[in-house]
Amino acid sequence: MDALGTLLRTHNCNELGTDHLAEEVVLMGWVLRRRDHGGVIFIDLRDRWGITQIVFNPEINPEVHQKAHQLRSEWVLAVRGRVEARPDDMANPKLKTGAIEILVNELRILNASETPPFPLDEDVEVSDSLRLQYRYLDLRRPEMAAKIIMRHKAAQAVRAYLSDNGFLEIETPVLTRSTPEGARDYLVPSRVNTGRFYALPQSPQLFKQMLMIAGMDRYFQVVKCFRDEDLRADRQPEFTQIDMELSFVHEEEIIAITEKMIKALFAATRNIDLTPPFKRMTYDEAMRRFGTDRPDTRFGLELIDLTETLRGCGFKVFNSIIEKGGVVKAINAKGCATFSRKDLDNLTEYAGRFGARGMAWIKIKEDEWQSPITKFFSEDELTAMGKALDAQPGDLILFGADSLNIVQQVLAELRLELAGRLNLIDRETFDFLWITDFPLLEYDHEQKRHTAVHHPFTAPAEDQMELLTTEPGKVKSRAYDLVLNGNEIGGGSIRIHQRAVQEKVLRALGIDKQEAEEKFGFLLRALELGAPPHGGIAFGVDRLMMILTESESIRDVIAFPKTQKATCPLTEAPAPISRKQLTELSLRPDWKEK
RNA sequence: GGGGUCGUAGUUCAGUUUGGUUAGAACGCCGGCCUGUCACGCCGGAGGUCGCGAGUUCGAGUCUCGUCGGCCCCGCCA
Repeated sequence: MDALGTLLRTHNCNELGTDHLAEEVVLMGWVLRRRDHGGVIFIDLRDRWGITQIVFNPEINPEVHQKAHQLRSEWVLAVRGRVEARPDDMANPKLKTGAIEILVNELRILNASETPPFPLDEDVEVSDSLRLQYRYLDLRRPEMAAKIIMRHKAAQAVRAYLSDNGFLEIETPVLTRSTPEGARDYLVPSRVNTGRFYALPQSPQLFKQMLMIAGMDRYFQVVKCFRDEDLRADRQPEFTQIDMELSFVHEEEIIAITEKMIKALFAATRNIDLTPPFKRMTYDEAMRRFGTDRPDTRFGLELIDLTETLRGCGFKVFNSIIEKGGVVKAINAKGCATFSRKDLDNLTEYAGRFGARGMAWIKIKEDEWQSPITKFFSEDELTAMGKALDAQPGDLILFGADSLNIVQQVLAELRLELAGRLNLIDRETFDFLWITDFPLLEYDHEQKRHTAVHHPFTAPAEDQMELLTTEPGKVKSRAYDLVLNGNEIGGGSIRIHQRAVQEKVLRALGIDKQEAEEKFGFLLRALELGAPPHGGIAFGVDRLMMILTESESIRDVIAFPKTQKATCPLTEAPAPISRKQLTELSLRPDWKEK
């Protein structure tokens, strides 16, 4: 092993070319691959920036060549040598530095390495647990490094854009208080205050509102948020938001500013020139046409409502559902009449996952409508259906019949599944869509009360204040979501800035005056001390980066992510703690010690 | 809380359907040869708690039950 000493790196492994011929350079990095011919030895040296081929030639320098025989994967090297053009026809067009190589005359071995537990130089699929256990190796792989680098560029573009537009980056507490509503909190016991707990923030929502009341006017933060809920491919318990709040604004200003921010972010990361304004759709229209509040509008297969067409129809199953207040909707899968019985069974099973109790279908053939259910319908009913669905020979009609919620969910998922199978999605497109006019509240049948669709601080539509006490479920809010390719990547709202309005909304949520005072007293007090009109938005950085890097999982764009069981295989967190630590916190758990 | 799927050499996988001699392949690793490769090539070799634990059986990688872990999904995620 050699010391680094005072040796200085002159270039990285991605910048040398024919402009540097005959220069003496010093490179440092890791051995990616070695090709030892017995005589000449080639090493691909890798760093964060790229790969450069270094050469050991026994005729030029026998001692260094001898030393190079021992080099193995992931050894850490410093080399001094001359930049040489590669011999004719020996250039490697796959490498940016492929026109040159470094003829080494000094080799310092800075560190050896055990054989890595998985290969870093190939596209071999390695299990997630192994990758995460050795995340520092996983991140050396160029494709992973590229994702981390792109994430940095995104954060830098956002900071630059927002700073240039009058926003202040202000930190908010990580140790804060648990609030009702929303997700399960991560809790932190207080040592100094026995029996009391901090909560990690689900978002800095109330703090950014406090900053508006403090006159900061425009705030942003790239901030970690925490929600103790189960994980998914696009969901981690700790995640990062670009969090923003502005004073003296309405929806249009926030939308315009964030569109420009997203434009700057896409230019900086992917060199993609977006052209705002983005499309918009109301919540009601999205639910009606696509069955979801985050529709992927890169393809059709829209939901067609047949409830009125089929009211009183001869098919008992549909008719009784309609009579009980349910709905019948359908998707026309263009050209899918060729689906086999097996395909259809498969789709039915898929639909079952989302609560469908079955799935009726009709194949539109040239001479007949082929289906187990056509016989139940009159000629007029079939004609009316065909017209509503624009059914042409070769089409396949898939029905959802149940309560509105189930039909919407089932058909929305079926629509996505079909688009995937039929390859209808253009992967090159970035399809942005604002969803507006969300309902303020929704009824929770389990809790038997209304809950906030966005959060309890979202302002109701200005002209619907009266409805709040009479028909709270019908009130629209001033919330908006930004959807990208069917993923919710951001959401926000104009907030309530007057105490009376906030009290009214809390009451509609079933929070009485005393509880409101206990949990939100500081907010209510602040609202009566000169709170300006304000609103904001937050973007999910992880999901956005997942789309930008075309990753399958959110874990690929997080340097140190959690497994689906919310553990970290690298550090083995969460871990047991000592009895002493528990005692200091005055915690006396009743679980059994090992 | 629930459903699905996977777990075999360092890695990726075959073998499990139908239980049966010494559990295979590729890559990697180790040794030898090799002066223009770039996924270098050629020759040879080592390498296994078939996730773990019970059970059935004359006999279990293979069947049963339990358990642990990875991943995907439902619920959950204002």
